[in-house]
Amino acid sequence: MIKINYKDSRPLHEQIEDNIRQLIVSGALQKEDKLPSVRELSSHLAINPNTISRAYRDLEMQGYIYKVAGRGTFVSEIVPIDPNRKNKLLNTFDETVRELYFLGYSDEELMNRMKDLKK
Amino acid sequence: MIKINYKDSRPLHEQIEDNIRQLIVSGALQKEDKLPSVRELSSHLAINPNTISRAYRDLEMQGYIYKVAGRGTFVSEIVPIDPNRKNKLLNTFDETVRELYFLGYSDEELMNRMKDLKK
DNA sequence: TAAGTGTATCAATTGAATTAATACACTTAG
DNA sequence: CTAAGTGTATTAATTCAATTGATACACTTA
Repeated sequence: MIKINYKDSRPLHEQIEDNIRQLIVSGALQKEDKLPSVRELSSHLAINPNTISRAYRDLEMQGYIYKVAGRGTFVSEIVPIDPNRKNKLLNTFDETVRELYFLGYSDEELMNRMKDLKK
Repeated sequence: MIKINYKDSRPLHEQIEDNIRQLIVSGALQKEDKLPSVRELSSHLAINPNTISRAYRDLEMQGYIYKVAGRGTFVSEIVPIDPNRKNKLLNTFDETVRELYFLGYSDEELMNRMKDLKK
């Protein structure tokens, strides 16, 4: 379910972080679902537990997941409101749309694509 | 016009690359405009010429700029069609929109934001 | 009590990014 | 022709975040 791409130049912890976040926002992971344990996922992906732990820590700071001592890590039941994350997202949205416009994409194309992503 | 952020974890050459690309797609830099020379920009930003050169090389591969031996670097007059760049953009668009939906943004909000970016 | 959870620590390694110095081939202005 | 300005290539060195490995701790649950 979670995959690592060693050709990708981004850090492993960041790939894992983005990977899990997408599983959440796409609905593949539901509220209160349990994430694989740090050791479980680390052995499955053949990477160090600390690297997984960092991804989980960052996702928790963003509000997407929460941890319970001794029990594990779970998908948050509330909508994350981390302002930094929100600003970063909106900035990415603006830059991406600007470039897509420049490349010739039309309003309709992008809007239809947006609608297809809804749900 | 081009700024470096040392708090940003991304490589300098990538920041410069993105920075210039946004100047182009936003219209701040027009077709056939001349970019600052490698040495000029490197001394202005106080970084190594090789780092600038790499950013220029990457932007050229994407089709946004072109170089003329002995004369300098200029904004391309044709629309870039690098498929890798395009795919990366569309993927970023999808992931960003999905997350914005998840955070509670509505169709209208995002569409209005899109329209504001047009032009 | 034993097994499973996330975490902390510290030392070590790895690899990309960046620097530094230099030289080359090209073009343009004088 | 000459000098200055263009991007590039090369090589060695440095820097720093990412990642690993080993280990131990505090917590929860069966």
